[in-house]
Amino acid sequence: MLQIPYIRENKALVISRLAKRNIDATETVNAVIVLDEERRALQTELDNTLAESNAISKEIGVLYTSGQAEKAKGLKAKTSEFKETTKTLNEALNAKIEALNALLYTLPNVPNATVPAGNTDEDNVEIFREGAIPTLFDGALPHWELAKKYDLIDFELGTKIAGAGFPVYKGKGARLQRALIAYFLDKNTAAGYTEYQLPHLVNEASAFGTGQLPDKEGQMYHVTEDNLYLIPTAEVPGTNIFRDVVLNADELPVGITGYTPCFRREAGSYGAHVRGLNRLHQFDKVEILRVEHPDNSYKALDGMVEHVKDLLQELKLPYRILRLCGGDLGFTSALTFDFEVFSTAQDRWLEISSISNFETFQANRLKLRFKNSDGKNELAHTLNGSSLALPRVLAGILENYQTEKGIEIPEVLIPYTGFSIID
RNA sequence: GGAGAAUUGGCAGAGUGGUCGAAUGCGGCAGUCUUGAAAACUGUUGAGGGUCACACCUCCGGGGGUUCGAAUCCCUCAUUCUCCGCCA
Repeated sequence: MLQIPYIRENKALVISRLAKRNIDATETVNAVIVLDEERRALQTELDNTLAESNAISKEIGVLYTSGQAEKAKGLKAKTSEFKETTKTLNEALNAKIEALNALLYTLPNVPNATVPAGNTDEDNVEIFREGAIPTLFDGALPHWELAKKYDLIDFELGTKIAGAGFPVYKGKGARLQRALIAYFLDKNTAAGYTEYQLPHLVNEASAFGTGQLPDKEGQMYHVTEDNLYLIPTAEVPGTNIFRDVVLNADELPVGITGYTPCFRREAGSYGAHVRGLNRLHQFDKVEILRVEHPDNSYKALDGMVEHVKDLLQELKLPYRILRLCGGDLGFTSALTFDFEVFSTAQDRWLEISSISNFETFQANRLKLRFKNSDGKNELAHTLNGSSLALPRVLAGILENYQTEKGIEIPEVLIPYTGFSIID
């Protein structure tokens, strides 16, 4: 969530930048500023009342200990009016804070200056492309057909056990999944990220901390009995490691990586684009996550992009990088690069990674701070990205590496799979 | 799941209704001493709100209550520990 002093001091900038998301925030921003002024006025009034009442209470205490009970009783009578005033002011203040927060929760992060204007994913700007798109032989298949032909994934079985969108990986299909997870984790740890195994369910405070609540609860599976949420991404438990944490400056930067399954309800998604591995309720993902000094966060973002490029280069998959436009930018992000791998048989690009700088937007909610050079607590920047999301990488491998003899395995994965072809 | 105990500042640990944001120790920071370091000694050292800056206000696991006044009393929730039960 945005910081009020920042909104106050950069009002015009906030409004013009939010316009990149195609929202007119003028009214909300103005209302936030007014509500905040009113909040401070109420706070001051309450504080002054409390100060007066505290002073009298102290006096009463002194009178009692010095044996002047009668005088004390007289003062007691005087304090009753304070109680009423305090109560009223307190309620007014809380109502004001609630109204203020309700508005703040509706404001998304301020896009970075380099975010292009635009409405939909069609306005995203391609900034990099690499890897030749293979020309497939006659009779080449989409990945869901390949998965069936080589008995790698059983979608129907998953439907029987759980429901649509819960695939069952079998044999070499399962092994390939495990290989990818191990390969990604090895690459990430080699790049300096510390490996974590995180809870797959989180509490309300965590879901709030990374911004899934209060708005996007419909996208998460909710275990009502225990009021826990299944994670939609490792970002949630991973970033909440740092909730209410003050880091020393020399502890920055922090880089962590973790593999988790991800659960998404994806309510309302149907049709051809959800075929096969394209969109699932449960999928595997390896995530990288950083906590950075504000001065370094954009450099770190570039570093993460380079790191993911390296993975795709090694896997020899055709991919491109997009700079997301304002309209396609996530609620909490200031700048996002998407990676897409080309699905040859489907003739379309599939998103496999999304790397974002959230600046202080998450840190503000999380109260994630560091001691700056003045010895003051300052909000840190958080970043994260997938490295990588498994299903669409798998789809890309199956489709792009298919030959008439079978599916070849990318060379870097062979040490992990133990086989070099699926036939 | 049942019974009991606990939750205080970076850590340890006092504090059972009044001047307690909180003793003391450790740690951190600054200084004295020293060629330098250590030791010793002296001072300092939580967070948030608010203010030009002060003042002032809030916070002793979370929430609510009693009282003129709560770290201290009551209710409730959470967490941790011990014992019992169950169990990968």
